[in-house]
Amino acid sequence: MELIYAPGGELHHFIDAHDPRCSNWMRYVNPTPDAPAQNLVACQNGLEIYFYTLKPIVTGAELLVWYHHEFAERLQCPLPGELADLPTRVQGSVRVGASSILIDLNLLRSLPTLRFYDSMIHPNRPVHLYPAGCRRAALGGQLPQEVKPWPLGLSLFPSAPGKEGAPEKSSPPSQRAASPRNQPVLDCCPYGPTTSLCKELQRYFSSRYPSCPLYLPTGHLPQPYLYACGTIPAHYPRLVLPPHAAPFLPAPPLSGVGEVPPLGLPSRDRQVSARAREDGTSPHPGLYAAVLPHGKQEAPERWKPQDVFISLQSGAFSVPGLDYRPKQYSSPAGGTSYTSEVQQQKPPSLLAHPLEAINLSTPKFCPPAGRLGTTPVPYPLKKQNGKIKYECNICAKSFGQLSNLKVHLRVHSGERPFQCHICKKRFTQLAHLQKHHLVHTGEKPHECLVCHKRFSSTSNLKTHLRLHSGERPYQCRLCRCRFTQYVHLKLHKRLHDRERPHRCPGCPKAYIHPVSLALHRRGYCPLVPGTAGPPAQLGRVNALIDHFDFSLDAERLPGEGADPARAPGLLENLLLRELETGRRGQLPRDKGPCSPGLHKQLPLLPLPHYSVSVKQEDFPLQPA
DNA sequence: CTGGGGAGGGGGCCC
DNA sequence: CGGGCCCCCTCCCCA
Repeated sequence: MELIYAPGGELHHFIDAHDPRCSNWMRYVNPTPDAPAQNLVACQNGLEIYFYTLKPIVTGAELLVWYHHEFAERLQCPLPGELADLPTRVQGSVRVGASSILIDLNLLRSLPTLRFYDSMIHPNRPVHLYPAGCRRAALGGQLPQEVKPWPLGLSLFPSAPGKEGAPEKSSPPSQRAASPRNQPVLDCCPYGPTTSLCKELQRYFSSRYPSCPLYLPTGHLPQPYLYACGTIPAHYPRLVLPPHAAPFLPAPPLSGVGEVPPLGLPSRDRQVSARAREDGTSPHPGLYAAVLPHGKQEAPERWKPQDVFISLQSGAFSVPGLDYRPKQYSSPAGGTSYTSEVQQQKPPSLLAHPLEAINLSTPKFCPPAGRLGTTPVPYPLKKQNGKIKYECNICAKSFGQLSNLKVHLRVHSGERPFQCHICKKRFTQLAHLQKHHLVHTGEKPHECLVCHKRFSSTSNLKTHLRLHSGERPYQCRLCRCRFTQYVHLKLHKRLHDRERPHRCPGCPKAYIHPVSLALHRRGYCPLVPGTAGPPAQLGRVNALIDHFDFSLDAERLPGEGADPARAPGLLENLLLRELETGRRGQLPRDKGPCSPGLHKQLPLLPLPHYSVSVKQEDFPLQPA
């Protein structure tokens, strides 16, 4: 199980690869303390877990992952030096499951329980230490809300207390390796560093692991990575990726006056890369070059990729569309260089439940809006008319090009990689930012050739041109009024709010369109005996039908000849579409009958696997 | 209430 | 395949 932490250090979600029904190849990765056998190293970058190969992996080889002490603490795995035989048993607050052990911190309040704890450690079986009172959830499935990673804050780093945050003054790795203080250190302790428990723990670990054998881990990771020790926030693994790898890292205090961090390069990581350049060595040749898709200029020629780079970015468990690589581009106006800052946090509504495991399987349809915790493979393929289509597993939309799908996935992930440096607004597409930039410059590149009025966008110019052409493509069915913009028709139709000729015989509901009544009568009239679903759900569906009754979709349907038999499919499409709209956060702005926030509670009905066309057709203008 | 403009967002197509 | 460009749709604001 991999625990993924948000930039703030909170547990963001976890990835449970133990269930073969819903996991990918990650379930074949096993931790091992056996250094020679290790062939992978895991590291968290952004919200992703990456595995780097440490040696060529032949067919049939077992994937054995090495982890750093700090990383072991982060993942709440046993520290590599602490592994011993483990009997499977349950006693007191120690609960032993098939794949992990949970130990209440209360057990650590005395040395006898520490020895008891030792007796239960076993290779390949992570140990989770939880604060007192958190033990209940544990192996049952969901982790307790208040769980913190390694709450004791044990660190077996030989870094001296007080060096944190002062990387420039820390010793070079060679000196560190020879440091006489190569002893376990308790950096902090929730019970206080001077408490007897803390001292006991320190004594215990000093005696139990006197040589701290895996501090410099057998050369698996090159020493430059250890430069960052003490510079990385406590919540972040001290196994550090090269520059740009962790863009959310908070910048440390600048070491010199006037120092300006380079665009797109987290200054903290820059320290690491700077050091690497100074001594002419790469932090890790394979690591460095392999993760430099946007930063090739940072890598000297000799840092060629050597290791296999297994990225889970596009893998089964990654949040689709999230891309933590920094990007740079130039503004169209003035040549200003922008930094495309990377989305650090998804909107709360889109966040997976912090304690909800990401599903590694590839469901065809994921209930949206608040249920995005299970994230599917983003790129399933299917063929339509002989052409390959890339289908979004969240909303089932298909795209002819993968790049289009990737952009589309930002809708679901909430990623907005392009930020305006003036007002800090973020956008999903560069073109949107470029268009937005005109707001600040006042530039209006599009001119009406009739009245020479200028507009910032072609769309608005096109709308404007209707004034000259007399085109009024949006017509009200009830009064035949015509409008140049759909929004005006929509507003106008509210005037007819009381003119709902199609009344439900079973309840007071009435609709403008017969098809809306048909939808309502298909099992959503609360006064009809046998209507399925709880009242709250019926209310939400009926509110959606109200919304539909006012929508252009309803308007497009043939007037009195609407076939009620189409009602179920219409409703399903309607629900799906509303969910999509709600996910984009547009519904709350809608003052229509669909109440704000409604979409957040919607995924109550089984939704079909539809391919939804969002693009609006031209409104079929009825002859006057 | 209507009409017009401004702005944001999604997606298709092409290079 | 990614990025740029363009179009369309939608909503908000205001006169």
